[in-house]
Amino acid sequence: MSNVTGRKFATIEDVARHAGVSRAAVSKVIRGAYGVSDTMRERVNSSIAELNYRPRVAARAMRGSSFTLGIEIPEFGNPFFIRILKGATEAIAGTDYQLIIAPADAGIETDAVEGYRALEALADRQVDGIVAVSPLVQADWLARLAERTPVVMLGRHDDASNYDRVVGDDAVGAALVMDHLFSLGHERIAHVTRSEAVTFGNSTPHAIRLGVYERMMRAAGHGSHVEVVRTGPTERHSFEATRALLQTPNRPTAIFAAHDELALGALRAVGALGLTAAEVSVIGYDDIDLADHPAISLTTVDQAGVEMGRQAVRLLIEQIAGRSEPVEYVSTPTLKVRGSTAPVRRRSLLRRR
Amino acid sequence: MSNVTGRKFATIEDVARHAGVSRAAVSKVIRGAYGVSDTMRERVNSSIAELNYRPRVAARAMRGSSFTLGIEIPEFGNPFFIRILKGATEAIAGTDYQLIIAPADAGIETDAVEGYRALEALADRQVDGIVAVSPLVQADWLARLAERTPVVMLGRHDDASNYDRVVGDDAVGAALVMDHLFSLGHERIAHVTRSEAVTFGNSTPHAIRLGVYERMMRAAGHGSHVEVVRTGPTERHSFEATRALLQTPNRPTAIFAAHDELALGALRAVGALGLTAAEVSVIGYDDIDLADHPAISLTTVDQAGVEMGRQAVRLLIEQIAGRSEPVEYVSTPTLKVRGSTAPVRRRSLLRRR
DNA sequence: CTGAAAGCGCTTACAG
DNA sequence: CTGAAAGCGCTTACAG
Repeated sequence: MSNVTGRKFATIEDVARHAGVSRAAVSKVIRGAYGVSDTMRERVNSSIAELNYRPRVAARAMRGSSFTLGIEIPEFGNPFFIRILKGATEAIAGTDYQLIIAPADAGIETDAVEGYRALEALADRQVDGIVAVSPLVQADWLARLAERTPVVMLGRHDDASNYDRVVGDDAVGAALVMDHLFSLGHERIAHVTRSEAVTFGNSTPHAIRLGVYERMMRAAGHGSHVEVVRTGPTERHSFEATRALLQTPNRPTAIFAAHDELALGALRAVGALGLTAAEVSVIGYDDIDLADHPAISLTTVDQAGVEMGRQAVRLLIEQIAGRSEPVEYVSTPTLKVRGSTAPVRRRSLLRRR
Repeated sequence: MSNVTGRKFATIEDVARHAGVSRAAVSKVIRGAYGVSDTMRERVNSSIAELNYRPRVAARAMRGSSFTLGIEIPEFGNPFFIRILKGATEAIAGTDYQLIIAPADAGIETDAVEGYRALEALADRQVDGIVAVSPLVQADWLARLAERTPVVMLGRHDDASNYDRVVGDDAVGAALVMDHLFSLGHERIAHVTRSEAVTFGNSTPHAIRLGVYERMMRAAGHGSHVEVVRTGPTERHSFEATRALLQTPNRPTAIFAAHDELALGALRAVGALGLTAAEVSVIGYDDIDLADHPAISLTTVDQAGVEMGRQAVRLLIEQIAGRSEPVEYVSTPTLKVRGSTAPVRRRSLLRRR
């Protein structure tokens, strides 16, 4: 292979000739493999430096590994996924691995098609392992993928026989939300969440949060106030949906948003209608960076996204190193109480004034 | 190559045998190359489907292209880079390309080392082209990289003989900021920006914004009020630095933050000290998603990050398709006036009250 | 339009 | 400890 100016790039062959050894020897030095004398290692290394040699990853991938890990995320729009990327990047720093990111952005109506496409693109590139956030792809499809590539799934609560899982404890987190709201006296609580596709079944994070919401509402005797609002993935979508909700008679006194992006939209709607936390409390999920900004001050559930990303890569590298028994890492969420939630102001009290 | 269960993955050889044609023929069909009869194409395609064949990218990369584009960004923490990623992702959707993202996170003190490392990791993987945000790597080093790989640089105002550039017009943007502040009556304006390394020379975006700030301050006769505050890349860093600044006697009446993340930190400091926009105006740069949230309402400069990311990939694909003359795409910024800036309240007026 | 053969740059047994 | 040889799965001239 030659570049535009006709200069050739050094190959393993060039290094071998320059150092007066075999290609196999150079290969061993590169890989740090066992069985090379110090003299040879030095000679080879100085030839590598002199020729400015860098092994072609594609050629190595043909026989060995690609030194590339794939990570699939649904979209860049949600800050929570960015935190996962951040953690993954941190965990990978200092290793020989590089991250290849495959976004599976399906737009408003999330379906699994883009997830499959992204995962296959990763597999086509023979990545050494895959971290994925694909709540909608079929478990058996994943199992097949995991047969040939180490896989770590994020946020899947299903059973997995051959891939690792990193999950937040969504049941606990949602319960924290509801208990907090109940303790403030709220009864009329709405849940703003994503489309049915995303809450289908009982193993996606949003399905679990929704389930806990409904069950705890009923258990507390507020079953008649259950109100589930479906919306798209962005702050903007949530804003529109929440504004409509808040303009209905008997509007809720509190909104449990399925994630912080949606909570921001709810906050925007509350503000746009001239309301405050005293009238409509908003609580989110994820604890994105901005949640503790004084201008936002969003009560939310911290599920430690950066740490989840870090753990996912750690588990993946463990698998690559040989572990075959699947492992699960559960992140225990904590509640962050801030200014966006307040004690309910009962209508009856208002009337009495 | 066989997977864990011993099942073999189909190779081009298998497809050729199954379809009763040569490997070359299959290759042509895959690539959509000229010179295959319809009958053969159909036969091959049905064999591909039946065998569930997917070409190995690594093998293709050995001779042809890797169908992978690299994008290097300094960090995931800055929402502006996320918007660029978003645009790049959009532009790539529907093509056969996949994006490989190399973060060059150097922590607080940005230096070029991580940029080189990230770019080399991309080159090692023989990506078909590279989009990069590397203000600090040497121009001649980039030129050498661009000799062998199509390159599009984001936010570099230097001359480029063999790579494309996508830039915002930072001189115009910074002038919009200063004019806006002057029109509100501000004279004591501070500039919160990154470390000297990032504003070194006169070709990085931050260097240009800083230069315009200083020149316009002097031209307006406020040279004695020039105050440049250096800080790290995050909102948190900016918060600390700005808080210190606002606690000095003769604090500024307005703060020009070099980007929105820093502006958010400044806003936090303003709020933490119990001040409002009437006392200290804050203006940012980038128009991140959150800037128009009513709780934030940040006056800022929109430099259309998503579009820049989109254009970068478009130019890259043009280069891959054969264009050799370098092209520059300039994004013209616009001012978004919101609630974080207000007319100056002169101390003299205060005294008179 | 179709195919046989060479070759891309590595790694992997295997033999010495 | 060291090296010769085969092979990974494709694409690319080239010949027919």
